[in-house]
Formats: sequence, C-alpha cells, structure tokens
Amino acid sequence: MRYWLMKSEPGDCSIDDLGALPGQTVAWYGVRNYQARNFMRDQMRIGDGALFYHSNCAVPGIAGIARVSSTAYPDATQFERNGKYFDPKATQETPRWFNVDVQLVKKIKFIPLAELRRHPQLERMRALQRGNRLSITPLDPAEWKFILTHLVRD
DNA sequence: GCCAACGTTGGC
DNA sequence: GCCAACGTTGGC
Repeated sequence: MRYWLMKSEPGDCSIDDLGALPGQTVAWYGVRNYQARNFMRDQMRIGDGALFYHSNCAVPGIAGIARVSSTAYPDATQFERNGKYFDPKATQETPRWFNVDVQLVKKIKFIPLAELRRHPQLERMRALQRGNRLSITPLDPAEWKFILTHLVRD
C-alpha cells in the first residue's frame, strides 16, 4: 500500500468535477512526464491512497482524499490525432503513456499549501520541495498519517 | 504576468 | 554524450 499526492488543475478537473463523474472516478490521462508515468505504471496498485491536490490556481492545496481504483493501462489520449495529448511516437503496439483511474473517497475542508508548509512534519514532503514540478509524487506513510490525523477535516 | 526551476530536444 | 535552446510547470 502506497500513498501519493496527485495534482490537478481545478480549471481542468476540480474536486467537485471529480465528485460529479460517474462512479466519482476519473482516468488520470494526459501525464507526459516519465517519472510520473513510471509511478503509475510500476508502483500504483488498487487501493493506494491519494491526496487530490489543486495546482496552478489562486489558492493551491489539498482538496480531497482519493484512491487508486485501477492499475495502469495505455492512456487513450496519446492516440487522439487532433487532441492536445497526441503523441506521434506512440503506437497501439508500443504505447508510451499510461494512466490509472482515480476515485474520490471524500472531499475535505480545503488545506492550503501555505498551511502544509507550516508543519515541520511535512517539510521533507516531495511535493513541497523547492522546484518540484512532478504532478504525481509519493508520500511517506508517516506524512500521509500526519495529514489524515492532524490536518484533514470533513 | 513574472520567473525560477526543471525536463526535453536536437545539433554536433 | 554534451549542452544550449526551448517549452512547461506552478507558486506568487
């Protein structure tokens, strides 16, 4: 069982958008970074915990709890010729990009990034490191536990 | 909108 | 394999 922080731009898919989808589940398509892809393809398992994080917005931070609800499979958008995620080097036989499905567990009282930064217990969190741009980062079990125990409010 | 940080590309 | 140029991310 692993834990992850997964960034989503709320203008693209917010926590409320996720909650409105069938099964409250979304395919985490569009990841075009090898490290993030490898996390999904090689490490994510059904039931892994995820923090749903709003990024690139007025107030970034954690908006909800989610779970990984599928193992990785080829990202359909890499084959969409006119789509923004099209990859001419990907083929059906050798897809380059993969995604998992992510299911909402619950929306929580928003935890701003500034609040996360106030806690020394989280200062080593990968997502909070200077210059970090990865859209998917692992969380230490201790970080996950700290956030769920001390910061998450319904 | 700015810009620091980082990843990717491609010529050599 | 190096590295400059370029593109992207994402907080502010």
